Amino acid sequence: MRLATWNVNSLKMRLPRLVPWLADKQPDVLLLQETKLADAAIPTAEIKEAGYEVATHGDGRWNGVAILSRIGIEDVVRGFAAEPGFPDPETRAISATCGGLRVWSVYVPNGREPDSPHYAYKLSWLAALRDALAADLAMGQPVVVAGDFNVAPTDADVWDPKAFAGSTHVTAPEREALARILAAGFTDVVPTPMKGPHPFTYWDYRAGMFHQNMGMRIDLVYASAGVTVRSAYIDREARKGKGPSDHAPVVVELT
DNA sequence: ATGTCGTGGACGCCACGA
Repeated sequence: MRLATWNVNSLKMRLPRLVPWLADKQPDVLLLQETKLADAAIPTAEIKEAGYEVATHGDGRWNGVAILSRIGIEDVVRGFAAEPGFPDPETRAISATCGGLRVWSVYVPNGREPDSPHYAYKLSWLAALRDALAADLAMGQPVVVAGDFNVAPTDADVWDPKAFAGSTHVTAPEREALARILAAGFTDVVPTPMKGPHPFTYWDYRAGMFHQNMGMRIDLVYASAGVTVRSAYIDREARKGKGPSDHAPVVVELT
């Protein structure tokens, strides 16, 4: 199975790039984040024409996640048990079974600043996600959870650790929240960067950050035991050219 | 790094989020 995850920063704006990307890369399952579309506005015709079924969880302006699959989508769950909100739950998680694999597409809250209530929300959301994933694992099925975690797991996952002093995405509590998810029964699938030494998946639009490779690895793929990972890479070509997302897709070959 | 995007509401700009 070929599985990919991609924060597209508006599915509406990215559709002209997504459709040829699907034809080129041929993923069996694609996990999307930041679709920024209500479910009723999802371009299902174009997605179906490309050969995929789609399950979505979106509310329109912000957030929004989706699963595209050409190997079936069963048992779709939008959100998860005891999912924290701000104050109400947002559209940040969707899971389904595709080809016998339980897959989750997640868009973790940004957190904004460490002293922000959004940061506390981020930590509580990650803690609740851990519990929901543990419940899925307890059912004995292989699970892959992937998406925009908005946390760089190590200092090697940001272009300059010094530049992130006092910022979110690199704090110890955020990294501990990731560690607790891993401890529930997952392995961090670190993808191969196709250029340079750093497996960055995100580069800010501003200040020529992409061209200077000043990026971050915040789009993560966590695979449970029972999932054999053969290879994984970052499609940085998708970050180039006119009208890209600020995130690159991560593509993983499984079992 | 703070140099750009995308969104929606009221508009050819602004406020917000990232």
